[in-house]
Amino acid sequence: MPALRSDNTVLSAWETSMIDVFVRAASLIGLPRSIGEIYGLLFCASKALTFDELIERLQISKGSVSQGLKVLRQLGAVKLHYVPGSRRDHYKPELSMKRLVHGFIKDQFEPHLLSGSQRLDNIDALIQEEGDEASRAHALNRLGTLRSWQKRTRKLMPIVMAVLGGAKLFNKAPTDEETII
Amino acid sequence: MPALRSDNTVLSAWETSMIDVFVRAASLIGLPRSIGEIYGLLFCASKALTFDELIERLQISKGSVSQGLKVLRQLGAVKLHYVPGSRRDHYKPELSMKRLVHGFIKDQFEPHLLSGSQRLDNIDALIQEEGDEASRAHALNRLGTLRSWQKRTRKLMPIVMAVLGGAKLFNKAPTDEETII
DNA sequence: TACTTTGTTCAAAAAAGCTTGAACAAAATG
DNA sequence: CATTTTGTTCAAGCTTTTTTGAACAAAGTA
Repeated sequence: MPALRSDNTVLSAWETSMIDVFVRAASLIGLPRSIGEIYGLLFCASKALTFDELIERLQISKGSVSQGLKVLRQLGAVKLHYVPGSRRDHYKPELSMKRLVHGFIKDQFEPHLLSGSQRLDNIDALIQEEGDEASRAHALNRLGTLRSWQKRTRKLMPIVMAVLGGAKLFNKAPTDEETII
Repeated sequence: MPALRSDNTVLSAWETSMIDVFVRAASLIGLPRSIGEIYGLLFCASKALTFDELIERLQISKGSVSQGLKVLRQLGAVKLHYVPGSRRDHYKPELSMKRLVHGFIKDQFEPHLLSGSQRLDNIDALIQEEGDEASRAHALNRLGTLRSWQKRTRKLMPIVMAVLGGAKLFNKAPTDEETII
């Protein structure tokens, strides 16, 4: 029974522009357009939206919405919101930047870093098979560089999270102490 | 006059694996495979390599190497290395993580952040055209969230650079002071 | 100047990634 | 239990991005 109600199928100008911002942001971090659109519309909305509302207002397919929401749930970028009296899933956006970044790092970044460690160990083994002593030394040197990059990246993550969490950092005169936080 | 010399066209096992690491890293930050391969091979090499050597050893086309090197130069990820007595360009990889990250942020990240600011101002204007007072309030609220995200991202960049530069950070008891670094 | 070397450009082909929608599964409803 | 509602899956089609290589430009050589 479709009642009279403002036209859901049309996005207002500011919504379109704001969604555009998220589409660009998504593309920047390697996520498809449709995911940017979905998160963007949820971000604009003043209430939780359903699967159908996303399809209708964004004019994209069921499949895209289903897969998009799946990824966004995995990232912790959207949350299911229970609505009494409705069988449908209702979605709200995660609005905490800290949680958004955390989800992204955990899901898309750390796995690569982790598998990276094993890969470097493999390379270490392969270098041992190198016949020439000088080449081996050079290869080990480069591997060391790679390991130091990995280590610094790992150190960076908690600092980023701390800053996003509102921690206040101070630069002090250098000491012998290791980096803290 | 091709003299006798170890077969340039074959990559050793450790080189292949190390290049693979860079191909994955490139893909992670949205750069094409060929760029990962080129930087990877330069990273493995113990001397500056020429255009031709890259084509020969990676078995990729002239076009890919030319365009790949162009992007890598733009990012500051490779440097031209003058070799007396040779007309060819010789390339060496940038090995400083700080400079690599800096180049990437300046080239790929900041432009988006910048254009982002203007976009948000546009959205602000569009919201003023919204008829309903309550909707307008909500829209402005969300826009505020977006602006706060942008601001925090900007603050983060110098901190990241400082950490990669080897700065030692300390977490102190909170004060009223603003974030420093 | 004619020729060679070195590298760039760009249109077309190939590859990769995204979207679609029909078929399917799961669960509530009557 | 049959039907409806709600959402997922996945092969096929479409779009975008990447790679290729032939044509071109620039600059050195003879």
